[in-house]
Amino acid sequence: MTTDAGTASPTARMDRRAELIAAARHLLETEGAEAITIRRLGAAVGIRGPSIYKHFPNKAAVEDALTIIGFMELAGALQGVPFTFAALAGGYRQWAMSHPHMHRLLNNRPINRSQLPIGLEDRAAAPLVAACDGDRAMARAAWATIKGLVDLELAHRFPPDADIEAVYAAAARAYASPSPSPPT
Amino acid sequence: MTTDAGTASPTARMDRRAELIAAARHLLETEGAEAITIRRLGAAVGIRGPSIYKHFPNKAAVEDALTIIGFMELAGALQGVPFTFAALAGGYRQWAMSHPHMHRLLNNRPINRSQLPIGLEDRAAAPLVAACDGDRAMARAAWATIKGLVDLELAHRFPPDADIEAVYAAAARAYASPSPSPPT
DNA sequence: TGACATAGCTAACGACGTTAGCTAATCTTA
DNA sequence: TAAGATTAGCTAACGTCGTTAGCTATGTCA
Repeated sequence: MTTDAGTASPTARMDRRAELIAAARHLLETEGAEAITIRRLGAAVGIRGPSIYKHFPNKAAVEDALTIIGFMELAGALQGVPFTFAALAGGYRQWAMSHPHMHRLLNNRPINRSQLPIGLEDRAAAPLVAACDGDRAMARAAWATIKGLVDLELAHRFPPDADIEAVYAAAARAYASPSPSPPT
Repeated sequence: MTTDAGTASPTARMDRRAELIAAARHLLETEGAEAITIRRLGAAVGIRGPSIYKHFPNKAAVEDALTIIGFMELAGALQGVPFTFAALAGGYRQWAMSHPHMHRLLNNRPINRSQLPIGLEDRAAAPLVAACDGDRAMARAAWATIKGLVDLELAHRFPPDADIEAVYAAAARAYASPSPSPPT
């Protein structure tokens, strides 16, 4: 045997798991999601690729773990931001721009809702709902706008001469004074 | 030799190219982008995988060709739609929902701007710019919103109980009466 | 002490994109 | 018409990917 083996207390088990997630995260942030391969992941923590399957059922499970971390960090980054569309959009944008690969992981992959910590989704949505005076539909539209803006910027889809600050300002204007919701 | 070979007039060359693109398109629409593999693509037109490299430099080139078709069809689908946010968003949504895989191909891939037919991008943007009274920044924000809405719906990211129609209505409200642009 | 669980390992499978090199058919040219 | 050049197929192979099977050594526990 090369290193320690055997039963490996739950603690050790968690250590290796955490170590693998940390390694995956490093690969993601520095080289993007494509750099996360089973063999490279193993090499990063000093084991062979197939041994990873002792800790995760498959590669998607590793990415799911990363996804949860990403969502929680994103939520953390938005704590303390004023409940305004402009402020929330700016905060989200800032976080996404400093973690572009993580943002893509969070958004370009089918989400595994069942294993997200319960309440995480609501907690993430709360500030926008507050900014929209409790109008959940409006909050979801605003969410789509912010996500769309960041997606387009990250994918370099705005024309090279576009004034992106002005686009964010325009969005803020739109959401600052929407027509009042019609009576239902 | 199995079939015809030799010089193969430019016409025949184009035929095979078009045939391959059509096959790729069929695979995309019926099974998604992952179903487009070199070997399956070849099999679909009766040749072996590697022969595809006589017609395309690599797989990305096939996808690029599909992308161009997708953009043009999307532009076509929006022709005749009134220049309103609500109408344009509805038209875009309708098209995306009937071509979900194509929509993902258009949006989840780095775009190869250099080989898009020139003007296509502007032509696609024109209706939204008109709907926003010529305010290009506002038009781009609206674009981000529509794309974000469709992305979220296609990825099943709205909570299962969300009223998506209401979300579109809210977005339309936001863009229907934005605050006037501040004087510059 | 012996049974069991576990975390490593190697070897291998099938699928992927891609390259190298061959062959046969056609077009062009002398 | 004969020779040469182009071309569109082909097979075989490479390296990488995720994943599985099966072995082995270690540690815990009755």
